Amino acid sequence: MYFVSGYRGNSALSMLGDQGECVVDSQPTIYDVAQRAGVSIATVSRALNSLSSVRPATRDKVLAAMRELEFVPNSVARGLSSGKHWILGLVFMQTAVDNNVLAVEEASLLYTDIVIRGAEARAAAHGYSLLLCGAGENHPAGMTPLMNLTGTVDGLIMLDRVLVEDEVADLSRRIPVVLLAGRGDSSAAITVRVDNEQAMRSLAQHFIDVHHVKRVGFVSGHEGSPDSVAREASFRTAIDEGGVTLADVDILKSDWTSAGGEGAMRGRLALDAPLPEVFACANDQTAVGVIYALHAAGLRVPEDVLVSGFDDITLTRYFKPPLTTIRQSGSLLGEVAVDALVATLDNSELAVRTIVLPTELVVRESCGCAAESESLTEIYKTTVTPTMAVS
Amino acid sequence: MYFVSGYRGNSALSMLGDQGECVVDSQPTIYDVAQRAGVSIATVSRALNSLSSVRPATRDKVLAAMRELEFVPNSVARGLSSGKHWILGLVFMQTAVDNNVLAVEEASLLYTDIVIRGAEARAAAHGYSLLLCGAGENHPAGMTPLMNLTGTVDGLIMLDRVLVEDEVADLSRRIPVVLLAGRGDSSAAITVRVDNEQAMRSLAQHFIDVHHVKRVGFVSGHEGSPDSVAREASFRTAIDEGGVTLADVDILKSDWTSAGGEGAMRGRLALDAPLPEVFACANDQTAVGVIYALHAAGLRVPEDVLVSGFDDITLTRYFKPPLTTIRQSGSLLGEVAVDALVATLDNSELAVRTIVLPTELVVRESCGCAAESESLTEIYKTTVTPTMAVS
DNA sequence: AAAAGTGTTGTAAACGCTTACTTTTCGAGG
DNA sequence: CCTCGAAAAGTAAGCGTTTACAACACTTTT
Repeated sequence: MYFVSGYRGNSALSMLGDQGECVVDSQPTIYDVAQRAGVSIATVSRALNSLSSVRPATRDKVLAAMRELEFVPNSVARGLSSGKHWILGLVFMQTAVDNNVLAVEEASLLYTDIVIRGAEARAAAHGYSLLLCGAGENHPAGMTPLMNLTGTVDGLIMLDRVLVEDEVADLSRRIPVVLLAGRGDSSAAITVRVDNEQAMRSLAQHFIDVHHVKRVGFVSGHEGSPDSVAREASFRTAIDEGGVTLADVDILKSDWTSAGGEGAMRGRLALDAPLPEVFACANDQTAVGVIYALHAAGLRVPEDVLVSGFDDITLTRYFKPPLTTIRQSGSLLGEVAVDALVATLDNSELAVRTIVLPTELVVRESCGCAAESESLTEIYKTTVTPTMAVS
Repeated sequence: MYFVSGYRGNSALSMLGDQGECVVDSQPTIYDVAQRAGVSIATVSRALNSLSSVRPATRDKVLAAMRELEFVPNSVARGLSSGKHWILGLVFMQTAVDNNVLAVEEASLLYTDIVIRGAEARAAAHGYSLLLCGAGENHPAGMTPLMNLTGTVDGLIMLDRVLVEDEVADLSRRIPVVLLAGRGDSSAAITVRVDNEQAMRSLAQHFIDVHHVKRVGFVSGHEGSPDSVAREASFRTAIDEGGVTLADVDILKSDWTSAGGEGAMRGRLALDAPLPEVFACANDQTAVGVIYALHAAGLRVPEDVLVSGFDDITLTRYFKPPLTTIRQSGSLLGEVAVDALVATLDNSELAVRTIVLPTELVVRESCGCAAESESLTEIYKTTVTPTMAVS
């Protein structure tokens, strides 16, 4: 039996006898547990972490005391002491429209959210929590809030074009950073993205080889978004190589949203220049808006114009016509990013700096291919294979 | 000029002269700043928080030192010391299908995510970050991980039926808790939800008064989900009062997803009992699946069967037929929850314990009403008024 | 039976900040 | 020029853990 020296204890709790409920908000600490179990705080800590040797009998005493006191270890104190927080940060773009936060209801929803969900699930599997941090266009993360997170999170995942290269470098000097769908490959951070090149190439080839198109169009995502830029560039390259026309007038600017796609197409239709035979859209939502505008103008898809999307979000499978698109797995993207980050945290060094995930062309009716009258409940069995190309 | 007693400093940094880059990972602390500025750490802290009186000249010295050292305050240490963390926790259900995490791509997506986005935006506005915590059905939050968050976050928002009443009470004894779309009104926590009763009543009345239906059906959300239960009950009540039939065979079980809705309707169609004139669905995704199944069976919407949804998610506005639905603002829900939580944190006491947000019937073609050929880009100007009914 | 392990447990010093309390500084009034 | 009081700055004690190091209690060895 030892006397606990330097006991500070929880005054209110210490005064509490064996009787009755305690409505005090201050929580018991390891000091309280130690006192109750008749051991030192070091032993309590060791029992808690089951690290080094604690005699079974002692451990049981401690565990019992913890249970009786409803002790919950303070994770912040643990974090301060150990430097490990078990929290990962995820920074994403929120393209607020007109300063109206309600605009989030559409803008870039789905894709980003799927990534977030995947990341959260994987983080949880590794024992981490996910801290969300939205970076508006108005205040592009500002650096300061991110820098402050530096002491809270163990690592950071950044979606899209949240920061410029220099800022990423600044940040990654403090904690590991993974760039997700970012602008090219940063020297300072690990990069995870999908294979936009291969995706757009297969799409272009499909249009050319199967549908024999001579003239194509493209509807972009949000200006400056790395994914949008990459998709447009890759599409153009593949189209050029195929000897097909992609005129400037047929490159429409949108913003990842259905409304944007609709607006862009309405604008294009107003031009009365002849339409291309197909519009490849930077994502599925945009394609939905584009088709809506075409329908509104009395044009049929795919009879008059072919349309394709990108992402293969679930809902558009239920559209008329079902959307031809590029399947990518947003959740896999999130999962891989977390895996990479956790690996860095563990090894402090990862073999690869860039991870490129595969995509898959999914042909449905909107490009004029035959209808498969599949039950969509079956679709869940097919998914992108998580095999990844590394470089 | 003072000598800093008890200086512990950052050894590596201290050794660093004025020259060159430093690749040491340990970051400067207020001790380093204090030394550099020739003041005590208390003064540094005061300058940092601009709380009490610091002479302008001194403040400038300190700020300059911070800048030179690229000092970033350690938020965890601040948290431990002050008890304030500037982090809010958000716990949500992730209905994983078949233990396959990829199933998140559809299940309950959108709605939950919109709430999350709204919460994040509002939290950021209040200066807080959002910590995400997914609770699977398999391990329903387990309590332990949530309890551990208790030391990290200042308050907790819980979506749906994440915990049972007792657990909520346990949790709220440690930190403030807000229940979002939860099961009834908890005595232990603040509750925020939408007015499902009013919503389903207005929907029922519309079907009865305008479309003169005699027999109706309902497609539920995930089993046990409070929102689904409330919607079904309210719909039944309103339907009963109107003297219209809601047969058991016309109450279909689904799970919030399009695939679920499709499957449920396929099952119903296989029964060859006569169909009701209308199916009210617990959310929009379900309605999309239901319509898909009806179409596949050669039935037309709304000519043969009327269908309605709930939520008014953006994409379904672009469907054929555009969906009649109940508009609720998920992001507003998230925002209000955060506001309530922050208010509790500030006042330590809030006037109301329950906040009920309004909904709005949005009539489109899927219930047989005339098509409005609106440009959907215009829709963004209309939103649910954030006036709230409190109780 | 003394010396040398081998486990267990205790002591106390971090971790980086806030803040109650104390001391010093500084300008005004006498 | 001195006194006094307010303002500014310093000292040190936490906040609740982890963990290096020390101390102790047994075995086992010689």
